[in-house]
Amino acid sequence: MAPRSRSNPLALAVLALLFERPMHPYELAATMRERRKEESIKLNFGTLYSVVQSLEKRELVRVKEVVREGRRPERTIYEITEAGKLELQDWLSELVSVPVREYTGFEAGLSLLPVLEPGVAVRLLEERRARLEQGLAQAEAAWGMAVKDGLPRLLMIEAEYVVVLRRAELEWVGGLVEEIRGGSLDGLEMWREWHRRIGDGLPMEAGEG
Amino acid sequence: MAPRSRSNPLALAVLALLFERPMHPYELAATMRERRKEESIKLNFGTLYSVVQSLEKRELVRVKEVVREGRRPERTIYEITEAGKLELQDWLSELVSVPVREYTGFEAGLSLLPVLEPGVAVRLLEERRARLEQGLAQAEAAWGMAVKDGLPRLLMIEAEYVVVLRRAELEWVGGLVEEIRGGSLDGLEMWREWHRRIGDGLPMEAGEG
DNA sequence: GCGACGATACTCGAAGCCGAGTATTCGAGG
DNA sequence: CCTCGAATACTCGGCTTCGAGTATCGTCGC
Repeated sequence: MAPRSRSNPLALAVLALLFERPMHPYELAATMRERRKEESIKLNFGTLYSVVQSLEKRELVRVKEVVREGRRPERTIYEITEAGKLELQDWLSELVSVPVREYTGFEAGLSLLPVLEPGVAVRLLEERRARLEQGLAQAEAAWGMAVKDGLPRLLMIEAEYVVVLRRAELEWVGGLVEEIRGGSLDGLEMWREWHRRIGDGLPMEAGEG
Repeated sequence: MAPRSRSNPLALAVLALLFERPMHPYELAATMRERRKEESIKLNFGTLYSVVQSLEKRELVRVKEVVREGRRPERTIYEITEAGKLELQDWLSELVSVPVREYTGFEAGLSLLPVLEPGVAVRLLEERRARLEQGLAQAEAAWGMAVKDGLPRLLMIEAEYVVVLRRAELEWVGGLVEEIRGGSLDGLEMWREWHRRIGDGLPMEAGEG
C-alpha cells in the first residue's frame, strides 16, 4: 500500500470537491473556505499543491486542462478518476465507521501533569475551564446565527460534534479541579511529596508501580 | 521563534523524562512504554532521535556522556539544561491551560458526510457506535485492573479523560443515528434528493446557502 | 492616472516525520 | 552447542508539511 496515503484528510476533501466538478487547486481552497471546511480539515496552501500532485501520481485525479487568462499564472484544472471515486467512498467510510485513537495536546499535557506543582496545575486547569466556557459560548452563538440563516443541520453536523465534545471536556475539567482542590484525588499526597523533595534539591524518582 | 518548535509533544515527553534523570534515547523510549505514555504521546523511534537532536541544537538538552558496553552500539546519554527546564514548565503549562482546536479524522468525515448515501451513512455510524461501545468496555476493564494494582488515579488521569470523551461521542453518535433513521434530521430530504440526482447521472450541485 | 490593497494562482527550500532496515547481544529450547 | 527470537541501540531515504515568497490583475479612492 502507498505510504501514509490516507494520512492527510485534505486529500479526502480534494476528492470530495472534485467529485462535484473539476477545479484548479486555488479554487479548491477557496471553496473549502466558503463552506467552512477549513474549520474541520486543516488547509495550508503549500500542502494543498503537493497533496494534489500526490493524488495525481496515484491516478486518483488527473489533469483535465491547463488554461491561462491574460498573463496570470496558469491554472491547472483537475478532475476525479473512477479509481478516485472508489477511494473517496472507501476512505470516507473508514473515517466514519472506525474510531481511531488520535493524540491531542491536552492529553499529552495530562499525562505529564505530575511534572507541575499541584497548585500550579489547578490554576492552569481553571484557566482552561474558563477558556472552554468562553469558546463554547462563542461556538453556540455562531451556531445560532447559522441556523437562523437557514443552514440545515446536516451541513453543520461536524460543528455540533465538536461542541458536544468540548462540553464534555468542560464538565470533566471542572470536576477534576474540584477533586484536587478538595483533596480527594487519589495520588495527591504522593504528588505533593515529590515536589517537596524536588524543592529540597533531591532527584525525582519514577512514580510507577 | 524556532519553527514548529512546539509541534511535537514527544519533545515535551523527552524533557519531562530528562527532568527526572539523564538517559539515552532508547531508554527514553523504553521508559515511555513502561509508563504507558506511548498511549497518549505518539512515539516513533526514527522521530525520537531527530527530536532529541533538535532539542540539543536548541540547547534544551545536552550530551552528558557517551558510553559503550562491550561491542554494542554507543549510547549517548543526554541531560536537561536550565533552559530546558524552563521550556518544559512553560510548554506544559500552555498545553494544560489553552484549549486548541485540533483536527480529527471523524470530524473530517462528518464534514463530508453528504458525499455518502444516507442509508450507507447510517450503517457506518452504527458500526462506529458498536466499536466505540466495545472499545469503552475494554478501556474500562483495563482501568479497573490498574486500580486494583494500586496505580493511583493521578497517574491514569489522561486515560480517564479519553474515556469521558469517548462516552460523550458514543451518546452523540447514537442520537444522530436515531435522528436519521427517524427522519427528523434537518436537511435529510435535501440529502436524499442530491443522491437521487447523482443516481440519474446529473452533476452534484453545491449545497451551501 | 496612479498608488495602495486585496484577490488570484502558485513555487520553493527547509524542516519534520515515518517506517523499514542494520547490527549486535542475550537467553531459552531442543 | 546451535539456532531462533526478543531486546538493544540506532541509521537512513524519501515522502509530507510548513510557511514565507513571487508575480499579476482588478478596483477604488483621490
